[in-house]
Amino acid sequence: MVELADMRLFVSAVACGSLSAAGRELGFSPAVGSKRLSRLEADLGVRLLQRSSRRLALTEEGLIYYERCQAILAEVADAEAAVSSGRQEAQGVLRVSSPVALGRRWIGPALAELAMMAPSLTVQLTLTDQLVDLIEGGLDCVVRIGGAPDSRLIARHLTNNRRVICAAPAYFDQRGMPQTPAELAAHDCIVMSRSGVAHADWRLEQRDTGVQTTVRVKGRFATDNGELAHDWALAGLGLVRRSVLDVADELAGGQLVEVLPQWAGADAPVQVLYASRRHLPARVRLFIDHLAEVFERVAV
Amino acid sequence: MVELADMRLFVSAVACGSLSAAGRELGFSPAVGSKRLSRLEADLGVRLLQRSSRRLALTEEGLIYYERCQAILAEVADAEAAVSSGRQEAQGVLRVSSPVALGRRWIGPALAELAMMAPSLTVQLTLTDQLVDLIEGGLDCVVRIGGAPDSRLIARHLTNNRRVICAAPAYFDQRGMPQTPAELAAHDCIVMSRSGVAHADWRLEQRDTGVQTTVRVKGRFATDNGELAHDWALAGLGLVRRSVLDVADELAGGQLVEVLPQWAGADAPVQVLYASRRHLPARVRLFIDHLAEVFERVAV
DNA sequence: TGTAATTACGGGATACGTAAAGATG
DNA sequence: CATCTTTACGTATCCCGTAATTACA
Repeated sequence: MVELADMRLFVSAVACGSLSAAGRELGFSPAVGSKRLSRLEADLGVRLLQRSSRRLALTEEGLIYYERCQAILAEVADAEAAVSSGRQEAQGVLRVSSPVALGRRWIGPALAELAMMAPSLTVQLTLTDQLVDLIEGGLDCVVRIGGAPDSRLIARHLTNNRRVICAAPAYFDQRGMPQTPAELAAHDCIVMSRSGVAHADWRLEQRDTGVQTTVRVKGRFATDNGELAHDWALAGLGLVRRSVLDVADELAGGQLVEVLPQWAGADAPVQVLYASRRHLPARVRLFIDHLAEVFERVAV
Repeated sequence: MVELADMRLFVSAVACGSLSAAGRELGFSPAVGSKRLSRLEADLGVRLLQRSSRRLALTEEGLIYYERCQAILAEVADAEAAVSSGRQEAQGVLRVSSPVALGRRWIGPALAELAMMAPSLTVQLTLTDQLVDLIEGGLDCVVRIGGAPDSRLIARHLTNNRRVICAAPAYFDQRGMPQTPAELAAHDCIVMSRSGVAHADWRLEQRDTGVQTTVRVKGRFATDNGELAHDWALAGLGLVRRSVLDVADELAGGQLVEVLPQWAGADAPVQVLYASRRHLPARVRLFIDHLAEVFERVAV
């Protein structure tokens, strides 16, 4: 079977006018050149070079094959360059999947920033709260919240993303602000539930002491949609428990106010999953680094 | 360094949708496919295939490289076909050199016949009585008379081409026909000589007994040109010693008559030299075979 | 005489296959 | 449970380099 190494030697020999010189150029001993060429000729079943100890001359077939080989080797180098260039500069299409809310608020903007930094990069963000398969979806990476560890995939931790309990100032004007976890039971809490259950168990851990407690909360509003709960909370309809990333803007702008800041809600850790640490394209590496930087800035 | 074997495996894996299947197709164990692909990715510095134990998916770079590889492999096969097709049918340019007289009378017609048999064959015959270098001249083969053995080249014996002594009937009418070698000394012998020497030594061997004798001959005509000597003999100016191939037509037609047919002149063996027995193009092989057949027919 | 092509030969890197483990549908 | 990928490991092959030979300028 013809191999590129043989072609390289053949082309080099023609260019150098000598098998020995070709060997020197490619880092081989003279014997190797002779044997490589013999093998190539045997593979092709045709003599390529007439050789005396002083001169090389292309046969007619040799000339034809020489020109072909030059083209082939150039294309091999081209193909290599076309593919390897991605190592330096991010380019191509970066395909990412993330949960809907996280994607709209964080991943989308992060991708936009990345695209600004890498002019030849195209991004495609798929928003879904379903579990997606990275390989099947043809994705470069997947952002998940609190997902189970997945062997075969590399998970990079982005942020703890603790949950916070908060409400609109209008709510506190009406109902006051709870000072202890136990008081939550008496408040209007917006319940996130799937099956229409009207109550929820909120777990809290005291930051200083590590004391944990769970409060069963209820209220007049329940939904399975996080963003609707969010809207209700902004309307002053009750206390809501959301991950800090979901309410970072409102907390910063004062539309929502955190209660019990000494108590931390359970984490909803954010990870980005990707396939392999080896041969990571630049676009993926840059994206992950950028994500880490973004969530570092949030510094919850 | 990227090799074709790796490309073949990669392309096959994409086509089969499985490394193991590709291994089966190419005759490898499953482990080999895995290692080949890993090596290719390492060579390129890019991941080509996302793989789980159940599914393969091309990365963006993988898709690009896959298409390139398909093209490259096709071209490699093309180049091989372009060159190896010469093994079956004679084509291209057959370059031959031969001595002038032999070339005009025998090699030229033989080449013409060969060209009739192989429509896509072009022939180029160089006529010279100089020693020519096969490699330097870019020749496929060289026809020689009585040449010294040349290592590194393959020599195929075509005919013994014994020398014969002959003259025109008009000469015999005047001078009679010699019956023994010794009588030659008293005849007009056309002398082939380089430096103007007016005599020559003709060696003869009796066919039955193997007895050898040498006769010093002389005459009124001397030249260093074989064809001129030929012309003189046809004009009835004397006896000439020529190789049988040179006078075959005239002997057959009666323009010249051999003397002392029981005595054989020294051979001027005709050989065809070519570079290597391995990877002989069809045109060269066919030509050599045809030459052998032509001289077989002459059957001197 | 010096350089080049070729061959023989010995040692070592490499690439294969077998086998086993982990993963997946 | 069958199949696939991957790794470990022992082995055989192949391939390279050294050295010697022959050819050629």
